Amino acid sequence: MVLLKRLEYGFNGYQVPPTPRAARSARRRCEFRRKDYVQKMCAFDLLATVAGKLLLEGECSPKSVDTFPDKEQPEVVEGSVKKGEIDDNKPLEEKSCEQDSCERNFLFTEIVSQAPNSNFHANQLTLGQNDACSRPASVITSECSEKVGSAEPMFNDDCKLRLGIFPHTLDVESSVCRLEGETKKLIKIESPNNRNLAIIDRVDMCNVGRSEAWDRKPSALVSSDDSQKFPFCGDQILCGSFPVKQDVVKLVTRDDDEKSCGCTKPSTTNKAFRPPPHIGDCRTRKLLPSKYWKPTPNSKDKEHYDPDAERCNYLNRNNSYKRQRSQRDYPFKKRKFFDCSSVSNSDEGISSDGICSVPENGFDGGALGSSQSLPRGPTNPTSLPSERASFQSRNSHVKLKIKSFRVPELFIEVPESATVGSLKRTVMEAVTSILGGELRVGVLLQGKKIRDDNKTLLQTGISHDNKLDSLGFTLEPTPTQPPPSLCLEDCPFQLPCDTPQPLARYHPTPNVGQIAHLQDSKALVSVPPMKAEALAMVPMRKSKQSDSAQRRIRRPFTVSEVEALVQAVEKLGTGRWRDVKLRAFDNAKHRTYVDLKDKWKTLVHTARISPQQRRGEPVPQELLDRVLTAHAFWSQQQVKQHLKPQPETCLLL
DNA sequence: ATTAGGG
DNA sequence: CCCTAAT
Repeated sequence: MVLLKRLEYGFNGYQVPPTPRAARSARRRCEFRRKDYVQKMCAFDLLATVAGKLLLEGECSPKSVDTFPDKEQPEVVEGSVKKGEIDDNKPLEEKSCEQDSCERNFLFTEIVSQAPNSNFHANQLTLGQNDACSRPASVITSECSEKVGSAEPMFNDDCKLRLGIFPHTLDVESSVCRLEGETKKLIKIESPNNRNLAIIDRVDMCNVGRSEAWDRKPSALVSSDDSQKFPFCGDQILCGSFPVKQDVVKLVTRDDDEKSCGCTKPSTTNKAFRPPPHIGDCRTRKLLPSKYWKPTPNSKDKEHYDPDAERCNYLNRNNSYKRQRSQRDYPFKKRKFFDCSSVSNSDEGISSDGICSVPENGFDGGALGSSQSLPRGPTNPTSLPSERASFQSRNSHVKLKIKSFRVPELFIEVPESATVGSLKRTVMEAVTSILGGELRVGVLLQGKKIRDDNKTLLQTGISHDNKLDSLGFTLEPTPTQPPPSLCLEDCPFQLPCDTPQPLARYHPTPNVGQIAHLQDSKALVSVPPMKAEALAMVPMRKSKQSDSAQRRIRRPFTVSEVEALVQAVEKLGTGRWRDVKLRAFDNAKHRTYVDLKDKWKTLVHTARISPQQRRGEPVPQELLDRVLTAHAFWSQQQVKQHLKPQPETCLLL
């Protein structure tokens, strides 16, 4: 029997933290230039950029066009998210607590993700408090991505959210929030730059049953507060992609980090999208861009973690560790096994499924520039073609929001004898082959592709007084790719862990034409989040040969991680990082032994400097003392070993 | 694959 | 965190 699965795989279930400040340092910028990072934005980046950016700017709420008769509507469990909140076709005002949020100066973001076929449950998490230094954080997760074998566990096992017990500061970057019940707890979310704390005031979340995971699509974002919605539903946009249902993840955050500047700094990019400011409300509403989202598998938390698989991944790959790490942690690094993969006929790509326009309100100067309400860092791309085009008009501005993009229909064909793991990898490869290649943006107006890039929007018919409900964007594979090679059988391969591995293949729908080879699945077991930096690099260059890696997201060590590290080093010494890793961080995929070594280095440094000079989340002095003690001890041991290795040998003899 | 160390 | 040389 052939397993035929359709995959609707959105892009914005991927989370990326705000750009670390360090990344904006001169050194980092220099590095970016040097390494041509611009070239390396891949499809995920672009997807996130397009949707995340536009969403971030938008304040309107695109209605869902994802209601399809061929799929059941998700069943909402009683006591969970209200139906109205899940019904994406309802006006947002009805389904959100926007008014409350407004009164409390909360930012409100609603995240909509694809729902499985049926039986998905929703839990609601209400969080009450704020804190003076909060900022919006990307949040929450759903348990889907891992189900297609795609995601590495982007979470710290210690940070599990459940039943109101929330012992730790939650590192959003590295946490999975498993909502196992209702809770009303304050969640602090450690922002990636480790300086600002985010408070999630409310989270609504849908859990997806395992059986539905295959059909699950990661979250997309929609904004929450706009009364003017012009859902785009052009046929051209939808063809090649399948309807999907949606579940809803809601997040309410407050952004105190921005509040002081929200009404004082000159508004630039985002202003055009912002609603007129409320009197007395200095905070700006803002949407969490999809780049803040990442796959958040839950299958590797303490209850489901499979150490064998992990160990297999970690130890048994034939590739060098460096490459392994690159491919696992650096999602968009060029992967050589895609070299012969994925071509598509040029006109069908990933379609936007939620575009709305906002008529000009006249409250904005319309200048494009840095956006203060964006997360700090080079995360405010302003060169997105569609967006840029939207703002070229001097007097009238066309405001667009692209809610999400869909991946074209994908068919997976796997022998019955295939392992689940290989199936996951196959799906992941298929997805990656589509999203991992370079893409370009296409513009569709009333179903017709606009190919003349030099036309103005006005000339094209995209004007602010149009409803623009016939405007769509597509993400198309660049036509520079080699012709599709269908001979999957010609490239047999061995999967690293599951042996023997049956050959797997997949092919997209004919009108999409995305084919990918299965040459090497090693790097496909995970799709790390996109980097925020990538969002600043919207333009992609033609070069497909960029070989440098995307920098990993910054994931500061939590105190508990430091504790574990210190304890392990105390026991094992400073020269056995692999053992330290296996001992204390075996479950933390994102912590390599190099990371641990580096962290130890910085810990030693931190312990030696004055507390005033330290940055980031404070490490308890007790830990730092232990660091110094252990470091001194093991350094001494090393010296001893180095000075008199012979006597010991003699003794042994 | 690991370790060590500079950046 | 990245990058690399040296194991």
